[in-house]
Amino acid sequence: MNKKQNQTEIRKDKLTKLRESGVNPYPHSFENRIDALEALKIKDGVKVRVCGRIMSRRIMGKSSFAHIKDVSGQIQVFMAVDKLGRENYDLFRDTDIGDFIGVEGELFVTRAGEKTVMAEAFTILSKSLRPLPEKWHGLKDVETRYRKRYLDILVNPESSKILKARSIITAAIREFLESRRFCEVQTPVLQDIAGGAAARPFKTLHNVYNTDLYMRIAPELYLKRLLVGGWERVFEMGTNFRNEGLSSMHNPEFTMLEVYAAYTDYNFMMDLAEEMVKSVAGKIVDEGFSVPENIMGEWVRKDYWELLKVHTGEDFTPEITYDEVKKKAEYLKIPPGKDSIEKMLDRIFSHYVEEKLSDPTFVTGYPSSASPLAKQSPENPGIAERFEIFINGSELGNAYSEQNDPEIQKEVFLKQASGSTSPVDNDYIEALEYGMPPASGLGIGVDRLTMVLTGAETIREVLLFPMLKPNNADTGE
RNA sequence: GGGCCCGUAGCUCAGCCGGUAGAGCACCGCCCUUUUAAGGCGGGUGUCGAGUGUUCGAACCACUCCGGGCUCACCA
Repeated sequence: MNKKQNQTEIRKDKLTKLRESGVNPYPHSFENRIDALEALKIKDGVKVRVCGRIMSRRIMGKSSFAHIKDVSGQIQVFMAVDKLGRENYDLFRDTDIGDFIGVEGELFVTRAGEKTVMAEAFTILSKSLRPLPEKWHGLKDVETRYRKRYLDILVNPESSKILKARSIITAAIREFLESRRFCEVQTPVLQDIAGGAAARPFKTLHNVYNTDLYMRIAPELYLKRLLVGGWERVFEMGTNFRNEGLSSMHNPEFTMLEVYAAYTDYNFMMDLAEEMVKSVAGKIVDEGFSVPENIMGEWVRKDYWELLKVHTGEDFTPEITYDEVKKKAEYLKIPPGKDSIEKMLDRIFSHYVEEKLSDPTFVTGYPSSASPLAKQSPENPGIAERFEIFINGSELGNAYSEQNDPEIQKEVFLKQASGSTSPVDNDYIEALEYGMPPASGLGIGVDRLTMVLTGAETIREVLLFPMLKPNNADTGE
């Protein structure tokens, strides 16, 4: 074995040697195994079959210890030449950290007090060709953790824990909504008009139809078509795509939950959202996670204009004029540019108010002009029947009494279209003309909900494979 | 897109007022039958992110590029 070999080359040589000696380094299965956690609960002297990935090895001449890891945890195995025989023991000595093995033998407790499997037989289940990150410091390099998430979840328990919490959260959301008779659906991701939100879409091409298509920016307009069709309670949890910048709060593809309920208004959705998040948080706690305590407390309701007033010290009312807002924006050091009145208000709100909303808060009283798909308040047409949910200073959800008046909706769409390149979804207007029952709808950012419940500081920590720039120059070869 | 910071061995990191690189773990060889960050003896295995320039000489200085982080801007 020459000195210049790197670790992968050495492992590949071992693989070749295994094959030459008739050992299959990649067998098809390992039956009748129990997991490590289960094995640790069984009493001494009982024979068990366990399997997993070798995480550490301590070779001591004619006997050796190793820890193997499976989904449940780790268990120690003991390999001794007089139990295994010379040939098998040598085979074990040639294994590497990272290899998957299966072990059969009786349980015993070592001198140091650790329950251990005394191997009578062992099998290589999958040969590993690359060295794993270090056991003690783990894998810290952020870029590698995201690009090679499999290594991150293998060696960093905290990462694995947060991402597993996400699975519990999505399961809990489904359970909650199904228990209230909501029906889960899938609507198109590829759309010819990307509607339901204001964001730049990803564009793609369908070959056979030879037509441009867009990745959805929201499922909203399709879900409301289902209400037209008579389905009263629907929800969809799936990926939306927005062709915009990345930040600790934004990933170009993200998971959105949208819920619609016929014959209800946004007050219903306020209660539903609070109950749902608390229920999901409860599930997480049941699984051994801790969640911020303010989640379980009373969720407060606050008025948009009142919040602006309190946090800027300036007087804001729904009747405020464009010129007045512009003046205040300049005074508050928010450059107004060419923004519309609602855009300026939104920027002031984002800058001065959002970060202050740390306890769960329903913000109501949004201007109608900023809420094109929401119904107006009967008392004040300038105000939409809409709320947003803020927790820990970030926007978690958005809901409203859905606009179902086809003529008003069309007018709003036409007005929007005149100021941008976004086309009017006439097919949706037509659907509304057939009649959509009064309804409320709710959108919750599942990634952000996971962040809130797990305490993750960036959205990348709750995404298995967050978007990074393709790195073709260095693929690790 | 702007500003600041970062990229050195498989992993975690030192080295950076210029003299072709070092530690721990991992790995390789030898010893070792209850270890557990096993231990003992011996061994650095490297395109110092890439390229160009300055220089007798560059991991180190300059410029460009690639990738990442934070932040501002943008963002329903």
